[in-house]
Amino acid sequence: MASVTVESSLAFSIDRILGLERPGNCLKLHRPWAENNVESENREQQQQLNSQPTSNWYIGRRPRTAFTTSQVNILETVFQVNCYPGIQLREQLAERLDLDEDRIQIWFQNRRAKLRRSLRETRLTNKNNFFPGFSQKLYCV
Amino acid sequence: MASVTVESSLAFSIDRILGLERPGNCLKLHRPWAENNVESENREQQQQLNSQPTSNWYIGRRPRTAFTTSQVNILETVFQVNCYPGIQLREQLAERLDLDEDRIQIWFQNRRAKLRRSLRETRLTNKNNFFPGFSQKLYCV
DNA sequence: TTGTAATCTAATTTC
DNA sequence: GAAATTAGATTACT
Repeated sequence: MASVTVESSLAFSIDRILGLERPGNCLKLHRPWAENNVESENREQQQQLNSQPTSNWYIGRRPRTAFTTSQVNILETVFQVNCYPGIQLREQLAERLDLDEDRIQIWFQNRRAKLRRSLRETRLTNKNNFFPGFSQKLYCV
Repeated sequence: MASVTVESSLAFSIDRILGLERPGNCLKLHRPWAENNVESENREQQQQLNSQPTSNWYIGRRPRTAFTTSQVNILETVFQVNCYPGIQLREQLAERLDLDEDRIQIWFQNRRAKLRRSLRETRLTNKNNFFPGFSQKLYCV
């Protein structure tokens, strides 16, 4: 889990939100798409509405995980055989690689996206061909 | 992490995949969308292509998490204030509620989807009105 | 800059 | 009804 245990001056700490500390000051609600429903003629606000949460929202991101070469090697090997690993295989991988299971899940999601992207590009530039990397066989003998 | 440590006869155990055990038998590759790129005139196969992984894929799902009432209460309270919690708040919640951080993340994703859905429906049936549940105010005083 | 981890939405499956 | 998964698009960091 790599529990972070943050004691920082979080604007939205649970304690403040649950009222264990009296806020006393305003907490800005994070509902950009909900704001779409009040009549805000304000053009600046409108810009935030239909878009993804702006860069401010991403400050609270999980720190980027730096996979080691050997971890990626294992992941790639597994991916070659099964790019939709179920919970059991993901948990096995997590234990084996000393990673969280959800990091494994995200890795496979991104890896599939990458493969699909490359397949689309290959298809675009090479309409009538097989794509070389995957033409051999779909099923192991 | 609730590490599952499965020793079962997994078709796709890491050991088999990495070749620590000699497979000897076939491992079917899981690449439905990749199959789209080989000429498979087979109609049955075609059906699998553009769709989500078929029911077989869902066997390996993570078991459904049963949130307790008090866990949901806390989550709902936080959601009222911040429906896009960052990593720090999610980790705080995870520790406080004895849940994994990724379960918190998923809960918020589904909760936002539910809210958007209800907003859309309200908008459909009640075109010119504010939706009652959220018309009060967008920002805490 | 590029590649990719992380996040988001929307639709879907499953229980 | 909702937790889990997916595709796809995007953001942001190394």
